[in-house]
Amino acid sequence: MRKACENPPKPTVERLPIYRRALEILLDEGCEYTSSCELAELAGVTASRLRKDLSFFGRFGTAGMGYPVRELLDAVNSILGTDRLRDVLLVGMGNLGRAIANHAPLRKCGFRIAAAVDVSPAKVGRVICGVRCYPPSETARLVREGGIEFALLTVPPGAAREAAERLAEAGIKAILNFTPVHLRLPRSVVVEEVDFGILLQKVAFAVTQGGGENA
Amino acid sequence: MRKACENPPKPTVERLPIYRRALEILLDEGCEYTSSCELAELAGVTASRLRKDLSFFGRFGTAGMGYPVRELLDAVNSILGTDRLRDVLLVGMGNLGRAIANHAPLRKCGFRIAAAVDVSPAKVGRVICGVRCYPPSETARLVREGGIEFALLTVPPGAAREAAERLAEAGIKAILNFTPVHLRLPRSVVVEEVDFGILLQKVAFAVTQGGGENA
DNA sequence: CACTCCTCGTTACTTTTTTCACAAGAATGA
DNA sequence: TCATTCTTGTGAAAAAAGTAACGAGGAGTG
Ligand SMILES: NC(=O)c1ccc[n+]([C@@H]2O[C@H](COP(=O)([O-])OP(=O)(O)OC[C@H]3O[C@@H](n4cnc5c(N)ncnc54)[C@H](O)[C@@H]3O)[C@@H](O)[C@H]2O)c1
Ligand SMILES: NC(=O)c1ccc[n+]([C@@H]2O[C@H](COP(=O)([O-])OP(=O)(O)OC[C@H]3O[C@@H](n4cnc5c(N)ncnc54)[C@H](O)[C@@H]3O)[C@@H](O)[C@H]2O)c1
Repeated sequence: MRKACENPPKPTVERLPIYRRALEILLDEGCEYTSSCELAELAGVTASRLRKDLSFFGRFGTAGMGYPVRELLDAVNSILGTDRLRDVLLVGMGNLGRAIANHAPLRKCGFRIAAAVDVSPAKVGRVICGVRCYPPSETARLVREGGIEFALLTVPPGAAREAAERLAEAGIKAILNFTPVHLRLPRSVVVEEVDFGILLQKVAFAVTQGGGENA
Repeated sequence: MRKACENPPKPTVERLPIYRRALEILLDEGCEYTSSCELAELAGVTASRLRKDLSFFGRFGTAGMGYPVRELLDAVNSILGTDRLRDVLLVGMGNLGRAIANHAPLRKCGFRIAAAVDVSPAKVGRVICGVRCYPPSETARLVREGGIEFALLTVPPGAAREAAERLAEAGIKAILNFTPVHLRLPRSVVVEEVDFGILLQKVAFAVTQGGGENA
């Protein structure tokens, strides 16, 4: 049922996790079938956009009936690569790092904090928030032996570049960068920036200029 | 020097905070003038895109010379509305809320956690991470008397909708929503979703499918 | 002052993304 | 069986965004 996957637009891919969340809500409610209208409403997009998004990856519905929730969810998981639990390396067990380590629902998204790395001797060797801390020198070994592909970077800004380069050398595939530092890494490493300050500025513009347009 | 501001594309607005960050780096280094090339390099975009983005808001450079760093930074701040410190209400002083309250650099972005709201009797009335906690019933008063326009929503998912509605009623202008719950609020409230799980899924796709295309 | 060099701002063009509308397909009920 | 009623998937048109190229206009130089 999966297409050869020509080249899905980037925005389409970014919406898949949102559809996934909506599908899980429907599944929890016991719905077996849903329509593009209902699902789109839940996801906050138009029905036609939803249908087109899905159509990039295959044909999942039956005309007149809609989409089988369970099957569609499985398909989306398969597309996103969240059909199995992925191990994640937490780099920097500080305030933000601990909050994330404590954050159970991440597992529902298909991810598990497998280990943490920190420079602080007070943390190395201990298990904090259920996650064992290792020294940065162990990074490469952890990544290799654990088959870890994803990292969350939550170190102080000054240590960000160095830590990121260590991750890249260790062979990590993707980094969620919470530091306000623009990382310059080889193209082979996917970097996603998460900067609360930037997001606040974005809404600040919407509030002051836009008057009331939604994001 | 500011244009009548026709209608800047959404992506343009989203890049302004990135330019802002780059300009601050240049300012720290003591640069008085910069070029579109240099600034674009720092921001990770093309020079032509940077020039076009700025052109939506006015003319800030002089041909042959480049842009005066200080002036351009002031202009960007003025556009974003970050030319003065904005007060922010923290809703939910849990793990994530405390990490954010501790996060000093937010102030450099133009925001200050002015107060917090939490249901827990153990927290109400206390000052946690330098922020005073109030009961949710005080929300409207805090917003009104403090002139607060922005809120960070970091309550458990089950409490998200109720808390968000309370904020909307209190007259908050924008909400940064850290909960994995899709809020349905009046258009007058700007909502920006911040969901680590969704971001991880996005990079998961890039890693598994894209093979190595950058975000 | 004339000449050259450099960099911005803008326009024309290309690519990407969204929207719209409709034909084809499947279930339901008479 | 056949018509009716949904709802999908898709192709074409429209809108949005990104790219590249160029002309205008200062700054520096001799
Ligand atoms: N706290 C927030 O809410 C928040 C919000 C947005 C961004 N950030 C960013 O996230 C990062 C972390 O914030 P925080 O509040 O958790 O800081 P923090 O100081 O509490 O934690 C940083 C941790 O990283 C460790 N560390 C330092 N150098 C390291 C290295 N080279 N390798 C591994 N570990 C190292 C430290 O020992 C410490 O445990 C900062 O860059 C901050 O700007 C934080
Ligand atoms: N911890 C993370 O890293 C992380 C990451 C992504 C998203 N989130 C989301 O952020 C939210 C908070 O996460 P957390 O780990 O800080 O949870 P938490 O349980 O540690 O904190 C929640 C806080 O909200 C308070 N609260 C509950 N109901 C409230 C109400 N109606 N009004 C005001 N305050 C109320 C609680 O007393 C508690 O202090 C959750 O929705 C979670 O899914 C957390």
